Amino acid sequence: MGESLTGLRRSHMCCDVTEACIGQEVTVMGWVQRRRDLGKLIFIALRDRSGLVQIVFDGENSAADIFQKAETIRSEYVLAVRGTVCARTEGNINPNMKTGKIEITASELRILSESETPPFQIEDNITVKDDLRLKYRYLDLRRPSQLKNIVLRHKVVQVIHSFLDAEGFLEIETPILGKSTPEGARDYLVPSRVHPGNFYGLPQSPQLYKQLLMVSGMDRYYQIAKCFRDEDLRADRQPEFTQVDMELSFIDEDIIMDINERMMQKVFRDLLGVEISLPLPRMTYAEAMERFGSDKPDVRFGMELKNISDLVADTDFVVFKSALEAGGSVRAINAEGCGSFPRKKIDSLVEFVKTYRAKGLAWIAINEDGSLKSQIAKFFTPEKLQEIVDSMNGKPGDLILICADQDKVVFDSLGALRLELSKMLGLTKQDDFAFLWITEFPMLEWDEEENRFVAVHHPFTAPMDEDLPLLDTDPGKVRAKAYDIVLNGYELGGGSIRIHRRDIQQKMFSLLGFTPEDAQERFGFLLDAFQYGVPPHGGLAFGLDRIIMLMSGANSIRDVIAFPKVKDASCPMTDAPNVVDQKQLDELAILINEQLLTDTQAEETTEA
RNA sequence: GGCUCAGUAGCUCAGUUGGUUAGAGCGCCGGCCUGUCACGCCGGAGGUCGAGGGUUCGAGCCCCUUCUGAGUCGCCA
Repeated sequence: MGESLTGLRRSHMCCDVTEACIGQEVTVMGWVQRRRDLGKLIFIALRDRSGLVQIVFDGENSAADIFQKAETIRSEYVLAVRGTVCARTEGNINPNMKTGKIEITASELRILSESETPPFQIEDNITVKDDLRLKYRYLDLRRPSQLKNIVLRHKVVQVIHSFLDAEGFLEIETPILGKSTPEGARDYLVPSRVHPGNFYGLPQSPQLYKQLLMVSGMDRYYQIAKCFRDEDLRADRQPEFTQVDMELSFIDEDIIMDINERMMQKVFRDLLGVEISLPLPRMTYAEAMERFGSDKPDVRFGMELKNISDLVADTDFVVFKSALEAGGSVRAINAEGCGSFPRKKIDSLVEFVKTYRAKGLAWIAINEDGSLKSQIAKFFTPEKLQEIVDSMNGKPGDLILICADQDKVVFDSLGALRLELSKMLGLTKQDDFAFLWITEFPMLEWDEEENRFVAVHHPFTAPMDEDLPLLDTDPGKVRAKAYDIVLNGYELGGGSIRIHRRDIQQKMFSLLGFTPEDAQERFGFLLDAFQYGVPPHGGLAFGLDRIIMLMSGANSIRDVIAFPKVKDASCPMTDAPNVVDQKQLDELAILINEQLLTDTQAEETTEA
């Protein structure tokens, strides 16, 4: 079914039919948003990418066959309409529509395609479950709010292309089929038919290639790069995602940060009309942890952490005492205005921090009359309790929340609690954008499981010059020439100056527990390249999806990706990933180990 | 893998202490209607209450198992 387009050509997008077109004949094409049938008068709201325009079929003045055809129109039918643009009379103007002052009186109607009733209504402000939306993603994308995100994404990318071009960058594509060099996240593997038993790894980032491009003398490289990580999903994490990836030669951190913050400034100015003042604030990793318990702090509100270990150093309260004796700390935040929280609500906060492996929370509520209420009151003198309150600037009506444990647990717990409270209290506004740089990250982190140091960033990140001597004496204290750009509590991007000295690179590998042979096996091509003249270089990668998410106010990066995956990394629309033919497996010399499959997975395999 | 929340009509939801034939709004179908724009009015269809088992005279509701989705912790150099 469906009529031909032959002989008809679109003259206008729906929203481009304006008052200037009154009296003209136009041809528009699109989907039926709504049909309002008044009997002898039918209105159609026709939608295309640009928006809506109203079509009128008049039972008295239209040709009978056109009117009869119009009566059969249903939602989401695809129409081509030729007609005359008419001004609406005074009382019939719709001020809520961009094209509300005009309408098109149809003289020709073609039903190009009919439609089943869609599984959900194609309009904004619906609350349809995510999985249904994603199963019918092509319908979901017809909704103006989703389209808006796709358009915004396109425009952001255009601004970035033109900005980086003007800054002297070359856009260079790097392979998707690469070498698997897992150090951190799991690689997605692609089996090779020509080399049975061998696998390509999909890139977690174009890291090694872009460094090689610096050796090649490309000087400034960038790429809007698809990256892949085989780890569990989150609202802000997809298994495949897009990075604005760049690398520069003969630069230092300041140059990279300057270019990138000017790029963000331009993106926000051009597309949101939001002015970001530069230079962006910088904060060291140590300060971010100390004040916010996070290396990606949301600095739009206060409620900062405070170390009260010294204040309670002489306590007998066993929870605090044991934490301090074990080398941990006692820290607190002041939840201003939460002093009247009912006990149940406070208990829920205590439960909340247990997610982050805190054993609990101590709390002191300050009543409106200034008296204190606390579940730990019996362990402290009233004077000491008051001293704690004073040190947190506690005022009547406030609630002091105290966590004692290893630093990591305390930071994680209070950092997350701070965000949770701001959400509960509505302390932040979505259209308030607080950027900052986090600098001086630690170079290495001790991994208890693997019993070795692992790179916090990656093994090619350069140590800070003043910390070089520590590589031999106290590697855990070495800070890196690494920097993250943070927006409203999200890590938008990160980068570093790379190691271009062979001796330091070797030292780094040995600290990470790689033998020279290991290093050669994994990264030999890079080490070889570095023997032929390598410029000092560094770079940065932005999470494009996250930027668009924050700019659009979306709750998840799924909303800014045309065809995203769901939590288990599958696609509800295409049902990827799927079981493949035995023939395909045979060509790749792949045998499925049934024993390693769980029962349910095994069932799926036999069914297929 | 752990924890939390959710699953009732096409969609979004309500459903009291376990008690008659499971409801509403929107959507859908039919009728009427020449100025609607979330059109209106009248009528109608539509349910394996995610699935399985149990307790009970009786289960949408209670118990067990399981599936699905979301968020989160682990994980994410």
